[in-house]
Amino acid sequence: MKTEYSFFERVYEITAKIPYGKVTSYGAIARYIATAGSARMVGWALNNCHTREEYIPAHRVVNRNGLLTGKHHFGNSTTMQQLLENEGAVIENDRIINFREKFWDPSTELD
DNA sequence: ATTCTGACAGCAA
DNA sequence: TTTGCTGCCAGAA
Repeated sequence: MKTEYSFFERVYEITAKIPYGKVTSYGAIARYIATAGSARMVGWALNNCHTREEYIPAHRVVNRNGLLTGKHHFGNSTTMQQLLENEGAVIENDRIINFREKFWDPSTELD
């Protein structure tokens, strides 16, 4: 079956559903949309997230290591970290220490 | 149609 | 624990 909505739309939809103070990984999102393995595409989608009219909390999406890989895409490299810390995340060396604690799996939580 | 790229994930050392 | 290499899918040129 063909995807009614673009791959990007799915990513935006899920990303927008991430609860405050929670974070998830690209793979988790990719897995939820039944396209596990295309985690890289998730990043590509978020790259175009700024084209969306709605606000996308992309700062809550990090890689499975909890590393803020996309911080550079927020204009300033510190923006993403600031936002996450503002939500209670403990970041050290661009890496979320309590990532496991803040992790939010859409396929499990959202279902 | 073919080729390149990407904000990754998984596994090995 | 970190670092490095490989495989992956979907979209853009």
